[in-house]
Amino acid sequence: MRVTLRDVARRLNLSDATVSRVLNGRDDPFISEATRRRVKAVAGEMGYRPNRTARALVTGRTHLISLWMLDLYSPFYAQVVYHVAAQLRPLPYQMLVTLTDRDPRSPSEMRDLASWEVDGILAHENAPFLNAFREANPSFRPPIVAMGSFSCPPEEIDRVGIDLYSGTVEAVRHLVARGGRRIAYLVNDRSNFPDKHRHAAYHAVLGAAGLPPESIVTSDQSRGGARVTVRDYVRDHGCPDALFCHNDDMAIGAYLGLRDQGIRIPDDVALVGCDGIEDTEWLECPLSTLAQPLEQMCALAGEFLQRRIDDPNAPRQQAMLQPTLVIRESSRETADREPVPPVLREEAAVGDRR
Amino acid sequence: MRVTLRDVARRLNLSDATVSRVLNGRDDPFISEATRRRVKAVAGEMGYRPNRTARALVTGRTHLISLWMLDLYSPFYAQVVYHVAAQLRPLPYQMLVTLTDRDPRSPSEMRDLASWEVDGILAHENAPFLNAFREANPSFRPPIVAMGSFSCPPEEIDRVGIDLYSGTVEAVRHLVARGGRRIAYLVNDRSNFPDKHRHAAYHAVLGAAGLPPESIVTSDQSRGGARVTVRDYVRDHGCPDALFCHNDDMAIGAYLGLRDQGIRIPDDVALVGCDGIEDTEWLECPLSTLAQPLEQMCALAGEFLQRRIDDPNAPRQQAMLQPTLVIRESSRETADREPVPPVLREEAAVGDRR
DNA sequence: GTGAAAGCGCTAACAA
DNA sequence: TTGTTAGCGCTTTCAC
Repeated sequence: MRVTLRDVARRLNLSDATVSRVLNGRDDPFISEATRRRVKAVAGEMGYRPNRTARALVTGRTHLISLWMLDLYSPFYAQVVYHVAAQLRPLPYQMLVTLTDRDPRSPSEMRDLASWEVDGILAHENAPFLNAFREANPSFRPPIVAMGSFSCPPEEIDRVGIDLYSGTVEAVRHLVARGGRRIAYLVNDRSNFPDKHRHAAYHAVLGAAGLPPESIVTSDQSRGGARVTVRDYVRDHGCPDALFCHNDDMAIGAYLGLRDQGIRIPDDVALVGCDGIEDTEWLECPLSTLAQPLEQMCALAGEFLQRRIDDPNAPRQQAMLQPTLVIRESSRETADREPVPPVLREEAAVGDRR
Repeated sequence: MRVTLRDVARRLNLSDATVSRVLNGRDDPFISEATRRRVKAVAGEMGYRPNRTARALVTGRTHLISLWMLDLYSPFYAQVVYHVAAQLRPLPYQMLVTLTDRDPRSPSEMRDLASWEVDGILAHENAPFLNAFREANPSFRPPIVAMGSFSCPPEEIDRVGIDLYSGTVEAVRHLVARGGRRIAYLVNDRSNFPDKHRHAAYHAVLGAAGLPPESIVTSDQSRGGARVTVRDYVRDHGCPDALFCHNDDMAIGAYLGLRDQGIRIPDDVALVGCDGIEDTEWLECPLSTLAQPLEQMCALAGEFLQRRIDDPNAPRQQAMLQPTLVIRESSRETADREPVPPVLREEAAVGDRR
């Protein structure tokens, strides 16, 4: 049987309370140095370890933080887990990782999901789930910080957003400025669900530039899927001269599909991805990408959460982070392409949304 | 205030026990249908959610599983988290992810790490930590399943291993058979720490083939680090004609470093990595790799753990999984290379370890 | 400085 | 079929 606080107390002929006070380390000045020392020694010797379940029951604090992830497979999501874990490392919190679904689940499943008493929740890119969840569990109001880029964050929730709209405007403008006339957008079926901003920004810039939009639609977000889709598409429809991809996995897939068709990057087509995963850097022709500041996002979300835990009534915390357009070989100016007419550059100036 | 079981009971003029019985769902036949219905209705209406902390305190079961990871940054480790999460998805367990260190920490830190009452632990590739931990906390004996490839798994612990020794033998033999005369091994400084098998297997095969071993040592496991190391190495020492890399991240780094020097793969040098991360597939010249069966490993480890939780006295569970040598472009036979003399093929036959 | 007592929210014998 | 009772291991007033 595991040794309890009471065992330690009895062995020392002390009360539970005294032992508890010592072990809780709060520098309670009403404990004699001698007692403190004795308790610590004996507790250590007996191999006492506090039972956090019991402690949590009485204090109402579990020191558990839940990370709600939409997905875990892509390196992009894995990076989020990594950064959150690193962020929590020195703090007295353990990290619970939960895979929420893209689609809200049934109320009972959601209830289970929330059943663990956590001190706070970090929710990445799952606004729809979050909304459904809160609706189904109105009494469930632990501290939540939403993070990432998504469309409809619940009202009144702390949030660290990433402004993919402006970033996409910059990325697509870059493609326009580079001289693209046929600038396509590679999306998967449902990518307008978690995040419409990229979609909206792409259309806004093209519209302003007087260029016709062109979407290439894949059925999933996988690299392999994008590869096949793009390969077939360019075979059947010819090749655009620039391609903005909804995310980096799809961009890598597109890259492969294009090469499968013998199309040169960036000579025949410029490629820009989104998210900033490391893999884009290691291709033969490194991929330009709209990089999300994940580390900063996680750090800030951690701070927000901590503050919210400490003071549930603090004012709503909000931040919007800017992604960085990283221009690499895949969308560099090429010598044999004629420069963009200046007027087109002007037209591409799109006002910021809202 | 959150609504408790007692609130529900009082509202119905029932005892706590009755409500508890209904809500625990165990199809306790000694509850009238009417009561059951009333309780469920009122509980739902009042928004009752069980307090798992309290439940855990009395039952001794938290329904928490801890995943102890050595690292989280590399896609390889991220895949493990993904597969464990997917595995646990339909089960009534939540997943706690903890970053253990490559090096055992201080006893007090380790104590904190273990302080949460979890029903079981899945420990990936951190045998040294595990050993130190158990030594420091002899009273701490929750169900643990160790998984992955590492050197000195604690005695008496359930384990799902991956036999990287045999796999490496196969990989290096493949390079020998391909006609390599100067077959190098790319390692980082400490890679002999978590796992010596690759090292041992490499030397065994080279020895048996009468070929001189050659190590290229990097200071870390990063792609960038390996890139620079390999680039400088081949510039200063000329290029081996085959390279076995300790893992895929380093293989990708090597790939880039070699190309930086204008060295052709596989014409000038064959490359084989280890782990089987997806990225190896997407390079210009796809990388051969010794792929670990991660999904199978996680599934089996999950089963082992479940069984151990159900019966702490069950006999020790052990499994050793074989990796798969995936041969891709980076180590394919090349036409312009003379075939291996048959005798060399024979010599390369190395007996399995042990 | 230290102890007694109450109780966190729940489950599980045992009664009735 | 339902209720009573006794905790799980700990923290925290309030006494002394």
